[in-house]
Amino acid sequence: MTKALERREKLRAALIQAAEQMIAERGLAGLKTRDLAREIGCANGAVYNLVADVDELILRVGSRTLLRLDEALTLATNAGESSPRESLVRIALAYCDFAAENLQLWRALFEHRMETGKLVPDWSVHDQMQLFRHIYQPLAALFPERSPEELGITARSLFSAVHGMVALGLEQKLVAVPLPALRKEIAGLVRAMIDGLIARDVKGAAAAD
Amino acid sequence: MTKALERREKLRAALIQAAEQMIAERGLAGLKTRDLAREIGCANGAVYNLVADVDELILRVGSRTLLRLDEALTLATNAGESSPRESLVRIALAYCDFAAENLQLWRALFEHRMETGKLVPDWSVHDQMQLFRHIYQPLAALFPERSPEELGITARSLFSAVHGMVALGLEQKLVAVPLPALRKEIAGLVRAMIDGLIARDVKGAAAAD
DNA sequence: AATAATATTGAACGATGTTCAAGGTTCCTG
DNA sequence: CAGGAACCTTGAACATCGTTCAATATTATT
Repeated sequence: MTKALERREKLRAALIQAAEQMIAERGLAGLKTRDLAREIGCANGAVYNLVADVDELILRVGSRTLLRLDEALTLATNAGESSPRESLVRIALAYCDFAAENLQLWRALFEHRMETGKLVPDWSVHDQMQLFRHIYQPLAALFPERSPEELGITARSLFSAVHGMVALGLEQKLVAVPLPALRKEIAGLVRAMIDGLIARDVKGAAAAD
Repeated sequence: MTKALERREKLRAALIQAAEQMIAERGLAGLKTRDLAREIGCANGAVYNLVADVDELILRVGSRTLLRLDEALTLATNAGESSPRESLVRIALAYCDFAAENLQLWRALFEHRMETGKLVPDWSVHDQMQLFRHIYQPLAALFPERSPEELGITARSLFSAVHGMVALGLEQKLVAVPLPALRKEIAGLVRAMIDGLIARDVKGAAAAD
């Protein structure tokens, strides 16, 4: 039982790695089972012994991408001055840089859509939540009055806003923005958002509108 | 020459409308030429007389979606109190509402990717720029010191940030957010961004970092 | 060593976008 | 109005996918 499973696991790892490289080079749409099979040296049909379908394969690659992204954000959180505000700026810029350096893999995280009715497996869903936690800690330091639920919501909003800037900024479809300009814009708007949130906090929440 | 062209134009319009409905119902991936042909009553191959390929078809549908979106944003700009800040909030909420009510068509605007090498035709690129102009006017009122180029950049950043919140907020992939909560978050963050931008403006631009 | 369990293969299937020769329509011209 | 040129429509055929499966080869167990 060992020999077979060992080989199977080796091939599985090779398959996922080949898929990762193929997505990085040719985009999500360029991922072809026949090319993958040739790459790892097995028959086309054998792919389905290692993985249920391409959906799973894409999710497995996505899991690795999320892991690397997580590392990059962790690195950004701890490096540099420790003011929460500047930590958040560094995290946002790290997100931007990661997306730029891993453009196709990063895009694959959001482009991929399961066919309706098929639900995303647990191990894949779990990964995605982790991203917010980097933002959560500095936010908690900035807004000690807010409840964990409120902080979670604010964290997701901030993350989403930065994600949007990165997504549209790196898109060829709209006007291409040079990366340094994009980084500057992101840093500026993150600082503005934080300052604005703090000001609104002091002033008394929603009473001002 | 009139009879043939007339029929052609009628069929073309029917094709685009059928494509729009099909995307709205089944998503971008559910768009199939054979189904479209059956829908409008012609042969599968005839579709390629009306349209160069499905890429063009998708772009044509996208053009219509952008037009309707533009109308919705125009409506939001003029309705309600005329303070630029609240105009921007209304525009952001209108964008959110439009995306929620036209989820699949709105997604198609961003999901669709041309195969590499094929470039987007002019008439399609032109449409997309128009969206920023709704944001531009209130922004110009809020920041009279800024140059048109700076305003354009800020407008795109603001738009992108809101887009990100809407995109991730409406995504099933991450935790589903109830629409009213999302609207509240968007309104709050837009106000915070504007307040923060104004504060940074007063304080002396980038000198503070 | 024989037999059971499992893995691998590559041909085949069903979709799908796209093309194309054949045959029909429509339009212009004399 | 007749006849030919230009154009349109058709549906079969092609290439390319993901996926399946009976047959074969390999591995594990007794």
